[in-house]
Amino acid sequence: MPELPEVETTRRGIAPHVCGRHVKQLLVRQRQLRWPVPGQLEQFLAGQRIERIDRRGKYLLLTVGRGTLIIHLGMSGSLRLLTTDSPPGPHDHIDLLLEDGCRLRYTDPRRFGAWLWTDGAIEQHALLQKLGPEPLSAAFDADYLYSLSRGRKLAVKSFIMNSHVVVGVGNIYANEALFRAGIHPARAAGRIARQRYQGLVEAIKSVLDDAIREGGTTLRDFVGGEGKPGYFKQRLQVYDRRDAPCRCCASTIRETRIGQRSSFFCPGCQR
DNA sequence: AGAGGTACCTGGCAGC
DNA sequence: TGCTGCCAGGTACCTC
Repeated sequence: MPELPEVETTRRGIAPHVCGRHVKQLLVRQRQLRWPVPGQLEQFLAGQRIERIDRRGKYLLLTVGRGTLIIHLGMSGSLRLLTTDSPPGPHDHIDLLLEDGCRLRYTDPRRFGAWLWTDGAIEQHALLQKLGPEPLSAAFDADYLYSLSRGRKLAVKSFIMNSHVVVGVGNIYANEALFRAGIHPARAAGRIARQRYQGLVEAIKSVLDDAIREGGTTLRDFVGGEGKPGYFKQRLQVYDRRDAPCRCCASTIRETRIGQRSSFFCPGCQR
């Protein structure tokens, strides 16, 4: 599912039902996710109080007394809160049972997601320590992107999708942000002027903000933390709109491959 | 160091 | 209808 807005929507959806509660039991039905679910995770979590749930990039961080549970939803994962017991489907790999009878159910058909554990400083974890700034933070600004991009020859779309540059910009929102900024996705990152990066930074922030406000983009199997779908799909200007007319200039939206990913752009609006 | 390709896994769908 | 091949929201890791 998940780009940053979907992960943030999930976090906000489940946080009120999870924070402050104690873990009754962790039920792992399938350990083979992107990495094997640690064999001792059940013991680590049993009886622990969930202090908080944070997000770093697309990672969800559930902090309990003795450490932090790191969850990534991969490409097809979702978390739902169940208030009644229902039989697990074939892709319902993990249930986190709470003392009040609720359960957090993790579903992931493609099993690209992850459930990991750390009892150290969270920012020092190997998966998190090299991540770039949060796109919605003040640290992510035009000066940062512009200076980091100098000399880089790769496509600007690949550049902004690199989590070491900035976290949380996946394929859908990279396409949408570049459209809003009027920048062609294949343009070399190092050959874009500072002022245009100003526009791109604003576009990334606004497209993510808008998507969070709409509850994420509904694509195939995304379901929000409380089981509600997102509505941002209706707002998409270029993604998945090949051969459709641009809503700004009526040019025909084109599709191309950049870094093995589907890329959509308007040849009239984007240079 | 940067750039590009590969791998993980399953489901859905277009095309034959 | 049924089979085959391709594609999909992510990202760590490998090679050149």
